[in-house]
Amino acid sequence: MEQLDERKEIILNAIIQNYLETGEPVGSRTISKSYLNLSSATIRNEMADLEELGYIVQPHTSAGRIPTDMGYRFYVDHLMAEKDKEVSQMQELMFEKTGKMEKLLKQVVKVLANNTQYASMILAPSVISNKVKFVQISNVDDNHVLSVVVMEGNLVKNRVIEVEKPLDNETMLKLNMLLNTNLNGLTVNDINLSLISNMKDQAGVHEEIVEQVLKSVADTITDDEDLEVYTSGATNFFKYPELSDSEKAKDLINAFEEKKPLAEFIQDVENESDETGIQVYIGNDSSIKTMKDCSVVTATYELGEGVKGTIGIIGPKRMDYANVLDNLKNLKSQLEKAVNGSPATDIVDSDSS
Amino acid sequence: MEQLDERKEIILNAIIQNYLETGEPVGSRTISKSYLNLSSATIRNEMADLEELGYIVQPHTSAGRIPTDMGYRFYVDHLMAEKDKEVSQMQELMFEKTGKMEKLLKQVVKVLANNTQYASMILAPSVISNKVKFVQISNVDDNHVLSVVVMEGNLVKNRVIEVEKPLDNETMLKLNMLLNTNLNGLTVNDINLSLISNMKDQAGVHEEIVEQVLKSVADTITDDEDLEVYTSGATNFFKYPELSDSEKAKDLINAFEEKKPLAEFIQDVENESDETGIQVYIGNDSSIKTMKDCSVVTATYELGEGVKGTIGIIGPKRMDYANVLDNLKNLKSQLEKAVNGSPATDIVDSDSS
DNA sequence: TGTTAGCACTCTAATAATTTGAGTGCTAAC
DNA sequence: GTTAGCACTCAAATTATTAGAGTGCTAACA
Repeated sequence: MEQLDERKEIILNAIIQNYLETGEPVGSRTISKSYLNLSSATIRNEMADLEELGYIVQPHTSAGRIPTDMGYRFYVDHLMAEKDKEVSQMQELMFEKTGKMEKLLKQVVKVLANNTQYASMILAPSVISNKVKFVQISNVDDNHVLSVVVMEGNLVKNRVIEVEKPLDNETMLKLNMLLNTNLNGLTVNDINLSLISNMKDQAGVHEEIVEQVLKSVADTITDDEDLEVYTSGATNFFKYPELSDSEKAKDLINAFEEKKPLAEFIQDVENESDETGIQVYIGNDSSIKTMKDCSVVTATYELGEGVKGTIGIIGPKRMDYANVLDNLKNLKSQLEKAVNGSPATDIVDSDSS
Repeated sequence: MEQLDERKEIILNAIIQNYLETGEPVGSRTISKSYLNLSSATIRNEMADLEELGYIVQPHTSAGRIPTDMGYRFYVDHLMAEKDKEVSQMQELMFEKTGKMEKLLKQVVKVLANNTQYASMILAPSVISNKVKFVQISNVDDNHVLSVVVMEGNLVKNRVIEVEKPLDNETMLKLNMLLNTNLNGLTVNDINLSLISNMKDQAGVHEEIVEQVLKSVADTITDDEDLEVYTSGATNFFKYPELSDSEKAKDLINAFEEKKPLAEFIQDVENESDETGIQVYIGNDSSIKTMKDCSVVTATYELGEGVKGTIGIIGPKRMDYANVLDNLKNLKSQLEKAVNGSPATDIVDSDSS
């Protein structure tokens, strides 16, 4: 596939660059004028070759050329100039320190959407491989027990359990001890029915209610309903003519609203990623049909060993890849820093005396 | 405004009904044929009158008539036939019993969007007037304290507080006692700095850390970030030609994604509501500019004394008002029942032995 | 052998011209 | 008060026309 001589590469690059900017099919004359001192006829010959090789196509006979998926791929892999590191690092934004992961993720995805002007999404760190750090149940009132679970990375999950009567103090203490000793360090996968019945036996309290509560705690941990995909800038699809006709925009925004399919697709991504953790899907590379006219770029972030999430954008194939990659790298590292790296600081602001 | 004789009312009703169904301006002939045995010429005369009175207009000289906002208003207030109660109650759906309010609301709003085919939203019960029911702090690890607050209606809020060192057991116990006795039954508005410093004094522990934790707990309670608007069916805007051109759809979906302006508008609604709790805003009735071509219908639900939220839909002015009102009433009551009324049942399902 | 000027040809997109038909308002008769 | 009839209007759909960007190919040139 690497049978392109230098001139063809230059021309291909010129075509793609130009198309990225204008969105119009680019003709031989444009290239001839602005990039090289070759006549348009010569360029035409080269273009014919590039078309035969599959890097570009004509939307119709008497039009200029636009890149194929393969053309984009070659551009991303070989031609694209990465942005200057120094410039990009400059933009160091401090995310508001917050006790809630959710809030942080929402901030990050908003920044991403703003910076890139593409629809952006972020998948919260998966709990599959995440470990239980702390469990606690308490009586809230006569009919409700609250169960709270803190996972590695300080993800908090909670659930209110409806019960017939409150647990007495002694049982409560026992159960809390039990829960912490048994569940600490386990992952979602480690928690199953036998473990629960095991704990029940250990508890030594033979009430129906104990089993119910234990089950609910297990449920609380395994429940991944609230570990979601956060999105921002869905309406950015309208910015790009190739995606903004009603039908396409509708499908895309819908996929963005549904989030389920998105989440699944992105989850797959996490596995495929290479050392940089960055993936570029062009057109049909991504498995979702509605996204055949889109490119998807994702970056996997890691908040601790095995605690991975994904951040990414969806936009037209005609995308400013360099800028997107730059932003993703940047946010990925800042996100990781915000959670892992930063020194402890006050959370409440200290403007009041 | 009530100077319409019966025949005019019938004709106006016919025009609006027809327009709701077809979306096309309706001409005199259509009315003459299907609704009354009057000639089209007679209908034309009446229409001219109705136009002069402001209930209908012609989009252009040689077109049929469409209702004005005033026409719709008259229809909603006086003409519209409410749906049969029996039929509507039939559709009694059980919402999955869940410990999480958030989940319940998401389910409800999804059902609403599905039933009506309009963009739907639900505003979580406001905490302003909601009371603290239970507070608890605990050491999660050496550097983190978890604060959990349960409000009336079992809304759970939590926050992880970063600290220099864990609180010793004794202090922890003391603080928990203190928090519960001091905060129980208070609303967000009741919680202020003097209360906090008061508590700090009572604690008798003169460490920096105590104040920090107390402040954070207060923050946890007052934080309304996660009491949000949930939406569903934003892409339904595309179903209605009058809203589906790029510009409008974009603005509307954007408003739906932003949620902030929505939330504010809806919050205002809560106050205006009459005994039924239902409000219909037609066109410019709603204060948001982007919604001038829309109607907004909202219902206020109440989960306990003073704990109010709002559920509503946004759609074209040409809307099936009867169906929407019916659905809102229905869901409002079911939502209230799901939280308040229903007898305690197992949360964990009992299919396993 | 690679490059280039030139020309006929193609096809889209924009503009203009034409047609169609639904609907009105008005008048005059019932 | 109601209605038939007719001239008139205007949006929307259809068709024709034009303009222009771009191509492929050929033949000449260095």
